[in-house]
Amino acid sequence: MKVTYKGDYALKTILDLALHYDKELVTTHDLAVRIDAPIKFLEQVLSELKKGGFIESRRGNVGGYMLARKPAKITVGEVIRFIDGPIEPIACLKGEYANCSDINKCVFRKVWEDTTKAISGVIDNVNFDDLVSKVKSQQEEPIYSI
Amino acid sequence: MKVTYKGDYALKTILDLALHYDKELVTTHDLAVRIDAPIKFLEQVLSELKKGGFIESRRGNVGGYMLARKPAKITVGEVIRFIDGPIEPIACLKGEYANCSDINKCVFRKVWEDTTKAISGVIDNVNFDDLVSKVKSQQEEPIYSI
DNA sequence: TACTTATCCTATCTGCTTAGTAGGAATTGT
DNA sequence: ACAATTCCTACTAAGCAGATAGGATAAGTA
Ligand code: FES
Ligand code: FES
Repeated sequence: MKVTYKGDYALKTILDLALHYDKELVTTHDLAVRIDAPIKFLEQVLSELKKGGFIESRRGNVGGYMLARKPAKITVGEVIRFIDGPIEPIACLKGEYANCSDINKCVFRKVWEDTTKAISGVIDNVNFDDLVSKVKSQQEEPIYSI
Repeated sequence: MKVTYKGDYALKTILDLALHYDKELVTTHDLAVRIDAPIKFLEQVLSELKKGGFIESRRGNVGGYMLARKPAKITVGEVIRFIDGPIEPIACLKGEYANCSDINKCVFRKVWEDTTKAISGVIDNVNFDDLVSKVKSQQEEPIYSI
């Protein structure tokens, strides 16, 4: 599993849209500023997220993006898999491995299967409602630094 | 985390040497045949494993390789980290990430930290004595196929 | 000493992926 | 008409994965 910049931008995008859920549309420009991403690169990420059914858009003068589903219905795992591909740590488990001739004989296979489950156990159990709550509770926190 | 062919060859190398532990030296040629790796590529892997203190070698006519430690004292995690680098799923946690300006504010950070721990929980708890036992028990199994 | 069989060392290469850039077409409100 | 926006396609620079190539060095043996 590798989370690329693209994946990171996608997650931050969904989170930003989740924070604006049921309020206003978010433009690529504003998003790019807030999540600190190159706008032209972000455009491509947004295009993919739309194809993936995560977000919806409105074109034209007062256009922008919004979530296609409730934040609670989108998990980190879903987004990462869609943008960065399978979470399996080795090509073998994705069925693209020449060396895995006899699946039943390789004693490492179970290790990678367990690893995959362990990763899934984390990222498939965090949704964007959880994250929105976390952001909001962070904002309420008092500031102790001077 | 990504396990490359190099990492896979390294693991299979250690396992093969573990199976020959305290018996005979293993040559690159024999190893390459058994684990199905290009010999010249495997040479480089062996060189790295030696530098990493996993294996020892003897040069010359009757040379070859052997484990530098007991199989039980080598874990899958150790080998993978040495050959394929840090297991963290995102550059951010490796300290090579421009976008992680305020570490305390990014709500995704905990997700990646938890993911790292989950992976570690698997690969750092499998050693090569476990794997040797598994190979041997597999060999003892009756064959049900015709 | 010559020969063989090994490890050891360094350079090079090809294809793929990542992260980004570039330029403009299409859409919509004012 | 104009401005602001999404949408679409192509291109590029850098790095990495997975080798390949060619030999130098070491050690046992006839
Ligand atoms: S080669 Fe496929 S699991 Fe090991
Ligand atoms: S940007 Fe560093 S953890 Fe999110």
